[in-house]
Amino acid sequence: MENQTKKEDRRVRRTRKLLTQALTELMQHKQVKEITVRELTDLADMNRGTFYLYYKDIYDMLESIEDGMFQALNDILQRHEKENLVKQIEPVLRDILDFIEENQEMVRVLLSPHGDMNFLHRLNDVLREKCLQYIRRVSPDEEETSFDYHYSFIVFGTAGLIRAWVNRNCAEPAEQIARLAGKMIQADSLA
Amino acid sequence: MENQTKKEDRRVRRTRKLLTQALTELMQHKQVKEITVRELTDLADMNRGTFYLYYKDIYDMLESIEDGMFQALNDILQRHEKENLVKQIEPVLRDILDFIEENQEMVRVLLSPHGDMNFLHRLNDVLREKCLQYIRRVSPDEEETSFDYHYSFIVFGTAGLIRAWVNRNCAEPAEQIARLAGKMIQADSLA
DNA sequence: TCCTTTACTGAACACCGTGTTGACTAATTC
DNA sequence: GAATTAGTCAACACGGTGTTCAGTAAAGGA
Repeated sequence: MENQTKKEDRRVRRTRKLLTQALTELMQHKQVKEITVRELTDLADMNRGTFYLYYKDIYDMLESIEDGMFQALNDILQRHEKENLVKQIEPVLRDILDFIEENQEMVRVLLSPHGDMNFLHRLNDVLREKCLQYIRRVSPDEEETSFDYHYSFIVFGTAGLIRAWVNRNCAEPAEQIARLAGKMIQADSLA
Repeated sequence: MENQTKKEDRRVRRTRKLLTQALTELMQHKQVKEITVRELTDLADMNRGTFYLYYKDIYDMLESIEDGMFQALNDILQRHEKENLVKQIEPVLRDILDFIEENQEMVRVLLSPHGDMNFLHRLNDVLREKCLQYIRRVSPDEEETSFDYHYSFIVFGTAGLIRAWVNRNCAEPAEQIARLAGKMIQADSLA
C-alpha cells in the first residue's frame, strides 16, 4: 500500500485527498444521500468529470475510504496475532483506538446519524473471529448460541463506546478508553 | 393513535399498508438509496403520484415508519414508568422484545447493512434517560463522564444483541433474550 | 339507497443530477 | 526536453423527481 502510494502521480494523491476532505466536510452537515457529485467537486474545486475517473458514485467513494480503514485495522490485528487475548486485550484496543483518534473526523461521520450501517457490519465481520476466540477463552463452558449473542453485544457496544469517544473529540486519552472497553468486554463475556 | 386509525379511510389504510409492505420487501434486497419511488409503487401496484400524497420521498417514508415504532416504544416505557429498574429491568425488556418480535421484518432491515444509522441514534436518544437512571442506581458512585460511555456501550450493545436475535428469526424465546440482555447490561454497569 | 366527499388514477410537464464522451491543456515523470 | 498521463471543458442523452389537473372510483354519512 505504501508502495502504491509512492508510485502514484502527485496529481492523483492531490485529487484523492481533496475529494476525501470535501466528503468528510459535507458529511458533517448532511446525509450521504443528499450529497451530489456536483457539490462535492465544487467544494473540492475541480471538474465534475474528474470524480468519475476514481469512483462510480458517492457511495462507492465512501466504501473505498472504508476499505482503507479496514486495511489498517487488519494490519493492527495482524501485529497482535500471537498475544494471549485473555490477559492482554488492552494492547490491541490501544492500537485500534490510536488509529481511530488519527482518523476521528471520518470515524465520527461514519458512526453519526448520517453514517453508514454497512460500516458497522463490516466491523462486525472483521472482529468476529477475534472476539469469538476471546470469549471462548474467558468462558469456555458456554453454549454455542450464547457466543453469538455475547459477541454481537460486545462489538456493537464497543462501536457505541467509540462513537461516544469521538463525539467528545477524543477528550480522554486512548489508554483510559481502552481500559474501560476492556473491562466492559470482559464483564459481558463472563455474564 | 388507535382513534386515528379507525377514523382513517379504508383506502388510506390499504395504501399505507401496501407501501410499507413493498418497502420492507425491497429493503431486504437492496439499499435504501437504490430504491426508486417508481419501483416501489410498481411493486405495490399503484400510481406513482399516490406515493407523494403521503411522503416526501423514500427516506421520509422510512422515517415515518420509524416514528410509529418509537411511538410504540414510548408507550411501553410509559407502562413501566414506576418500576424499580435495578431489580426489574427484565420486564421492560420483555415487552420491548415482544414488540420487536411482532415487527421483526422491519427491525431486521433497519439494523441490517442496508439499514438506517439514524434509527440507532434515535434509539439512543429515547433510551438515554432510562439507561442513565438505571446505571446511576446500580453504581451511584461513578463519575459523570463514565456514565456516558457505559450508557453508549449498553444501548449499542443491546441493539447488536437484538440484531443477532432478529437475524435468527427470533429463534429463541423473548424471555431468554431479555434475561441475557439484563445480565450483560448489569455486568457493564458494574464494570 | 342516494349523495357528498375524498382517495386514487393517468398523463403530461419542467427540472436536475447522472454518467459518459472527445478534443484540448497542463502537470509530472524519466 | 519528450512522452505519458491527469485534469479540464462543453456537450449529450437518460432517467428519476416532484408537481399539476382533469377524470374516475370508492368510501362513509344521512
